[in-house]
Amino acid sequence: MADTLRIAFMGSPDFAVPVLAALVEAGHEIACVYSQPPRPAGRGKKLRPTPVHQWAEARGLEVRTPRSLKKEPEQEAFAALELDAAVVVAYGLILPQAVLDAPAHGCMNMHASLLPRWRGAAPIHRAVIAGDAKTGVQAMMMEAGLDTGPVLATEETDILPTDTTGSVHDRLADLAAGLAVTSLAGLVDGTLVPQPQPEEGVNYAHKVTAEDQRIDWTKPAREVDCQIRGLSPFPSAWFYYTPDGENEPLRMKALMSRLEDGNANAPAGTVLDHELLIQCGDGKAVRLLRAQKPGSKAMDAADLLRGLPVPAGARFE
RNA sequence: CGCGGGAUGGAGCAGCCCGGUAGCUCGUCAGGCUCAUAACCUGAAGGUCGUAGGUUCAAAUCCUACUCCCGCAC
Repeated sequence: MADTLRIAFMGSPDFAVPVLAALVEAGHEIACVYSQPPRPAGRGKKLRPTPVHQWAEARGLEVRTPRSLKKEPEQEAFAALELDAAVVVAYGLILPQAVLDAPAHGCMNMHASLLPRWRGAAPIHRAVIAGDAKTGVQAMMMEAGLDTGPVLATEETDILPTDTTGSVHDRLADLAAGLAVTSLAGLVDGTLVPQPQPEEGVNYAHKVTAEDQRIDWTKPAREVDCQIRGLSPFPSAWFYYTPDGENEPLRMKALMSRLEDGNANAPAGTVLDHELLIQCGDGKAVRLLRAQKPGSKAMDAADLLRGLPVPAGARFE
């Protein structure tokens, strides 16, 4: 096995936890864990530590949650750790040059896309929403630019029509965990040499916003299908449905869908049958397989329809 | 104290406003019909109506507290 290294881990969301766990499992000395500060979240506006924070704390690791690393005291505290390397996974803070330079072997980042495609904040969402046929996870060396550093190693995975951001996320998190351990070892012993990213194909995975979530049924079915799966299970695509005899529209979340043939004569948004087949803008249709109504949990179409009939001819907005 | 919705047999819901010991769609089991079926017919099992109190002759239904779940916001 590789030598034990003294490292810092920097990460925040669920995606980063398996990587941290794998590094611990590999026997490395985790000198310190950096994570985003606890933020008001959930229903009660309570402060909630990040998943990485909780995981690390539960295992007695030192956790630091600075708001920023731009100030000297934070940078000095980081340098004082005298690290062999730092592993960064979806941390969410910009690392200043002083931080990047501090560990002996630099800062290695695990990124959930095939760079230079989908640099930035939401690579998995964007890959699924865009309908990419494949994506992956990469170990790369961090530099000042946003996800611009040279790549050490890559693991790819196909994005299937049955995939959601959630399923791809879980798969990539798994791959990232293994890849982080081997890449770190390769980096330190020199068997892996960082290769510059291709200059072609650069684009950016902008954060998902509220405007990305509302479904526009006049768009091509393929786009709607990818939007639904790309935003599932979080933050979810949605639309309005007003059942017969009701005044208030229901804000329905769409969590899983499948592309199917439609009826070119029906207006976009029309429900074509009794099983949630919805006409889209290009003559094709999307069948909702899983959805959620207000106040309820997400349900498979059959369960949902038992309590909320959606007759053929209904309109979704 | 951020705003709001919900908790009813295995699943999804109705009933609650106008208290009187529970109903629908589906699933399960048994039988029947059929060339056959996820179709149809008959029957059966299965619920202390989230928890704890209170009001009442009587509470799923009214009142109070609590727990958990969901949406918005973040």
